[in-house]
Amino acid sequence: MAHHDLQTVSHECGDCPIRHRAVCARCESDELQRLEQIKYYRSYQAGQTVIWSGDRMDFVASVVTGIATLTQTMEDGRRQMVGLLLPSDFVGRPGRATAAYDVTATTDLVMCCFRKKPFEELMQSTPHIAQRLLEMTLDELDAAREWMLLLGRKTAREKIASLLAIIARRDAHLKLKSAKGSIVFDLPLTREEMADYLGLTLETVSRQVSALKRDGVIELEGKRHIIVPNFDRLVEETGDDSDGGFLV
Amino acid sequence: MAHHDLQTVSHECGDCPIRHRAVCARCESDELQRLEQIKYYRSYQAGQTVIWSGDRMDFVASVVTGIATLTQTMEDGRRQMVGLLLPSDFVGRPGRATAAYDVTATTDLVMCCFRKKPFEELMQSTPHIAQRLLEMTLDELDAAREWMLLLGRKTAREKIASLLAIIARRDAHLKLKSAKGSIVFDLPLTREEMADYLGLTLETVSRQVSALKRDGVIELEGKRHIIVPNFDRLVEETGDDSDGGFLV
DNA sequence: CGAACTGTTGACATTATTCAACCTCCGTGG
DNA sequence: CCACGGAGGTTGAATAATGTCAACAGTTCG
Repeated sequence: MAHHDLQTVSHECGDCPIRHRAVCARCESDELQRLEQIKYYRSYQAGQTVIWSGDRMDFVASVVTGIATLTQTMEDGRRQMVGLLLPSDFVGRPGRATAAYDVTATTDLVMCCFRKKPFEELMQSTPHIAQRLLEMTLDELDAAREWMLLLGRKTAREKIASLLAIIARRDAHLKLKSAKGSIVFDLPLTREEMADYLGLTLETVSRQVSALKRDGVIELEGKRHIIVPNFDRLVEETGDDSDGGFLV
Repeated sequence: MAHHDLQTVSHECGDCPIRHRAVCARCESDELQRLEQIKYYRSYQAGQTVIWSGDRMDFVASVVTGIATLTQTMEDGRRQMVGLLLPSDFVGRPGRATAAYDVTATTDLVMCCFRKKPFEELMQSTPHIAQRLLEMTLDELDAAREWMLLLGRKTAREKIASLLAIIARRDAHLKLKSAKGSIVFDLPLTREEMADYLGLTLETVSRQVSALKRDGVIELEGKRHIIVPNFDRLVEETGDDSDGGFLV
């Protein structure tokens, strides 16, 4: 399980783990210096709320380590997760005063924050930041639309398989392994969080995970440690055409 | 029903109907001139496909008049609409060679197109375009996330009410009326298209429209002409908290 | 006139939800 | 040290919601 703290995270942008993927990815060294002047780190424990929807938000940030979620809640309590924030993902919206979603740390979380005002000014003068942000936002839009297909049209079983495949792919990517053959990873989400992401109830999630296990698509060690003996088999269960180019 | 053709659409950017909302909204007159040099119009009849997912796409475009849809299709034919393109909305993605979704004209459609290469170059040198595109993409991302809540957590009845409320709001906005009290508008979508948008079957759509009619939330004149005697009542049926700030 | 398209409705099947019981693990306070 | 409670998870039975299949009605367009 990821267990980073401030000590293990360099404060030098130069060797930041998300240097090449985050909103600062395209910055030249002089631009990076200006960012470095306004940045600061914040860390949160697993389970902590980062921001509540509707709250005033005076910063934007990049996830450095850990995982956070974006969720929307209806008056009667129905919840839908609308984003999973992984290292390098961007939080907040330039030009908006309040948060549109609840942001919650699901693992211990470190974020690289920028006060909104200076960041917005920097965006004006530094096209590389705006360019990268546009690129990232377009990617997120694609991911959101992929998720719309899942929510609108996939069966519970396909939804679970899709989520597992996405996490497996991302995990393989982080470990610099290819998403092929046998894969092993830890689920960063509880059954309830999975349900909130997939538009299901936690009971249905539990049942379908059990079903995939019963059918040999996955193996479980404890509740969170997943073994995928054959990744292609898992992908077949997602309903996507084989190559399925999800959110990396 | 909207029935525009090229004759009725000015070719002067200056009095273009989407001048103040489209990707060119922030451009100064000199920037506009450069855009004007590379732009050209295309029109499509209702029902025509603009682009197929996976096709090479050598242009980006703004919807000038009419309505188009963005849909994704699974191998076995399940379809999910992932976007509704209204006048001023942007089509295509700078930096991507092929279309990610099927784009279809649901009404007669006029688009203002830019060849991708020159547009991308212009984006580099014209921060106002990139800025506006970022803003629009962020708005679309919010709309997509709002839609994820609908797809994942709303009942069929709430889905229908939400769709009607969105169309009613947008329509009131176009006609410069306020979305209050009694509203009248035409549905731009067939029952099947509504189903594809809402993640339902067309039968369920038909049944729930009938139910809303039976309960006096809406009245029908023919199949497409909708009368909403009390907009607040409709909004109550959406499950959203009263102000619900959807996609404009 | 007939075919094709759009829409409605009914009967029935399926899927996922709801409600409830129960299990394991873990930390804490008596 | 262990009993207790809570959090996370599983499973079963009943139920509600939506999908499927099918018949049919109204329009439009050759």
